[in-house]
Amino acid sequence: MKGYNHTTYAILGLLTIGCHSGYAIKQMIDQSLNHFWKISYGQIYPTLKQLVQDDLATVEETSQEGKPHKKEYFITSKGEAELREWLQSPIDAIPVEKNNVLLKLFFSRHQPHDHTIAHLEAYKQKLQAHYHTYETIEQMIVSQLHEEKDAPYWLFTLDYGKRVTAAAVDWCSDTIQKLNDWEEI
Amino acid sequence: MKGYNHTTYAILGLLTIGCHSGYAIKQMIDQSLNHFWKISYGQIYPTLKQLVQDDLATVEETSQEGKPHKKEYFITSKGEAELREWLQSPIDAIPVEKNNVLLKLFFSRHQPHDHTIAHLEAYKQKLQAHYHTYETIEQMIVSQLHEEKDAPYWLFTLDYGKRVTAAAVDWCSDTIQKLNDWEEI
DNA sequence: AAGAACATGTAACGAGTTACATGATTGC
DNA sequence: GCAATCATGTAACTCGTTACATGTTCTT
Repeated sequence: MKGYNHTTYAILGLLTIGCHSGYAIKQMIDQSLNHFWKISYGQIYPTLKQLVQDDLATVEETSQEGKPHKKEYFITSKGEAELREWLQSPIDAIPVEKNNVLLKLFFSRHQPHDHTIAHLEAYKQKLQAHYHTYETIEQMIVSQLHEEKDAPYWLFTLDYGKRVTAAAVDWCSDTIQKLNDWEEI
Repeated sequence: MKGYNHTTYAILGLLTIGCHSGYAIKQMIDQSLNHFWKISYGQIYPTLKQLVQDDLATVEETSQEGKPHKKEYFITSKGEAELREWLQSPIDAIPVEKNNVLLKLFFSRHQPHDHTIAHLEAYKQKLQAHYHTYETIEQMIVSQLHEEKDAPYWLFTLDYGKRVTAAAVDWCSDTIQKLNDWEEI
């Protein structure tokens, strides 16, 4: 009912898929949500605190006899209701993806062609590395986590990452080619 | 030499392509850089002030005899050098594009299929609208601005927008189909 | 006369990152 | 013993948006 930001919902959601500590949440984000979301510890810990305060999660602290300081969080039914409400709420306008490669390209008249081409080559390589990461994660899910109820949804998001990245890679290749042809004239 | 952020360079760059006021910069961004960059007035005006302070731009103020309050900015040679230095500096790591549609999809096990499908349909429509906008701008550039020296670079960035958007649209269609098939089982 | 577009600017707020601080456990 | 990994947390800072304030000019 209150209106949290998307990051808060992301954390709430992660509590439902086996992540029960700030550290586990961070790991999951870095490994699996990496292509469409990221969160730093500076957000995670204060948000978890907030969730407990607002009764959307509970916390169990392990701190007996010199044992390591550890906290386990669990979503409450109020938290689940909040999550479902967010899930069904309409999607926002597509946010602008700030792309500094395109920003530089936009102004690249002020620069020799070979510099521009070098940037595009570098960008292409980074994109290819991303693509490869998606494939690796995909294979891991298919081979090891196919029992997991959430797995089909995870594969959908990976498919998105792969397709969009592949399109960007193709664009790089074609644009590099165009710049090379242009130079020869 | 100082190290400005990308937004500052965007504004500096726009000064070189015929935008000489805060208002003109805002318009250009909303019309042409819209698919990979956006800036609000809350950033533009303070940044222009900073550029003048740092000698990267000059300002000419029109404020005689009840005339409208207007300022014209021009890049200095120091500004041009700074812009070129930024252009040739290596590109950063690809930033994570936060996508709240994918974020919801990731947790959509907690939601009936038809809700998920509805979100994807809505997303697809928004993407198609974007695609159409890119086409319109592209045709405008080809027909009216082909003399413009920067035009080829603008077309490259538009091509990127079109390709990536088309890939996302295809993904939407296919994912909706998969969800429909899944439901029938 | 009215409303849209032109035009500039600031203050408060919210989101998110980075750097720092701390300490336990595990594997080599 | 040492390094990597596990584990939690905060404060300062940067970035960017939103809401507000103000006034002009053009079009109908």
